Amino acid sequence: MTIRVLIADDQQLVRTGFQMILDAQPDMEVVAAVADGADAVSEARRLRPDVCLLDIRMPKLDGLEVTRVLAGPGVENPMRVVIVTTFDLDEYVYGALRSGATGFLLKDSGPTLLIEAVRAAAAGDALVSPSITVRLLQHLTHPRRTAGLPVNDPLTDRELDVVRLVARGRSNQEVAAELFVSLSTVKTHLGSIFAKLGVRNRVEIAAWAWESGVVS
Amino acid sequence: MTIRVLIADDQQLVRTGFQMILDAQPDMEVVAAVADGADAVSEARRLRPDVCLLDIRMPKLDGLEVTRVLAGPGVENPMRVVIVTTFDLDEYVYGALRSGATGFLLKDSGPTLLIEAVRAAAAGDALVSPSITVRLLQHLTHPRRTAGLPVNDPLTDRELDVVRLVARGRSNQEVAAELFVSLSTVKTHLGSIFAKLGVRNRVEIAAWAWESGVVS
DNA sequence: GAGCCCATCGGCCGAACGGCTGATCCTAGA
DNA sequence: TCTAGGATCAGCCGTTCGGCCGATGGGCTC
Repeated sequence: MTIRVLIADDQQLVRTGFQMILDAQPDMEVVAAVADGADAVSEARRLRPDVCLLDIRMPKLDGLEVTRVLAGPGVENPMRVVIVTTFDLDEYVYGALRSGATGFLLKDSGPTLLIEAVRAAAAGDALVSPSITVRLLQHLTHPRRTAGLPVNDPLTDRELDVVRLVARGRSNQEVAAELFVSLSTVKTHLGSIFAKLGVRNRVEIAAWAWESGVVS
Repeated sequence: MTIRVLIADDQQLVRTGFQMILDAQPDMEVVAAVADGADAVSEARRLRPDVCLLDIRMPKLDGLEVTRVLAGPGVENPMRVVIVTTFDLDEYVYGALRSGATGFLLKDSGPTLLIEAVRAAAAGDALVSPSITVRLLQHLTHPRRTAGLPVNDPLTDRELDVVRLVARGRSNQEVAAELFVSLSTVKTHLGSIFAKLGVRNRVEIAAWAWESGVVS
């Protein structure tokens, strides 16, 4: 059973490099190699590869956005996604994992790691670059605030006030008037809420509020 | 039992005019007269008048926004609000009623009508300018699309696709990628959804989706 | 064939949103 | 007393949102 792989990277050389490495494996076949996020989505839809190898930096849609579309929460039949990037910034890592990625590789990893990551993803396992794994483990043993990761930190009463109003569709200006504070304050609270819930926008706050019963 | 009234209008002359008319009534008392929406909210909170007389055009927060804060859906102990305006544009009327107003008056109405509108509002009834009432009745007998009024018009399948994704917090760009269409198309669908559901922003779409069970 | 609805797309533009930095005030606790 | 966290606020800035205009093509109905 060959593993069918889609490659998405805006750099031609990287694409062909990956393709050659993977095609050299007897159990792998690259079924598509595209240069931007939009193509990645459409080709992945069309071909339904076993594993998608996505670069983070891409035109139109970046790798994380593509991941959310293909494997994010709420997607049916989510696909296996491995994120490959030059940078190991924490935000990328946590963002990728939250978006639904099953693997995270640095481009300075050896070809062996790339192959193993694809194989792991195809099997439903996850392979993350060792240098990154270290930090993930640190995070587990010494949990601390990290960009993009939902923090198990309860919302304050005031933040809940903001959540309730936002979930009802109020604008920041209206929330400010309703809570009797300035626009700046509302935005500050919103920033804290984003960080604590690990969400990206006010609609996700609303969804969380409805799901958790904060509003009904 | 005197009816305590708050007046909010950015024009000094209008404020004092209204105040004199109402104060001349034995059963009425103007407890505040403010010049902008923010003051209207804070004074209404502080004094809890029986009726708020709000102009639509006001600095900081307009009359409809103030209405939503004081009497909108989801507000506890909603206050009685009468909207007063120079213009009888349909959008204003429907917007005011949707925002929670219990009355709608034109500034060219006679003082008698103003007094009766306040009295009606205090009693929980609604008085709308006769010239506007005509159109409201027309709308009941010959329902047709009108700006700002929720239309009992089912969403199309495609629009529901957009709703489901938006309710999960996806951006327009992500919805476009996920549905395999352009950003423009998503925005067009969103416009239709806004009109059909009678909502103002994507968070209200999300709230509707959760309430109606379109997502869960 | 004419009319209508739906889905699709593009461009323009102002308003709203969200990120970021940095600041003050107050209270509770070490 | 010093510290930490919460609530408040201000400004800057780039992105997204939403409104508004118009346009095309397909399918259905009268």
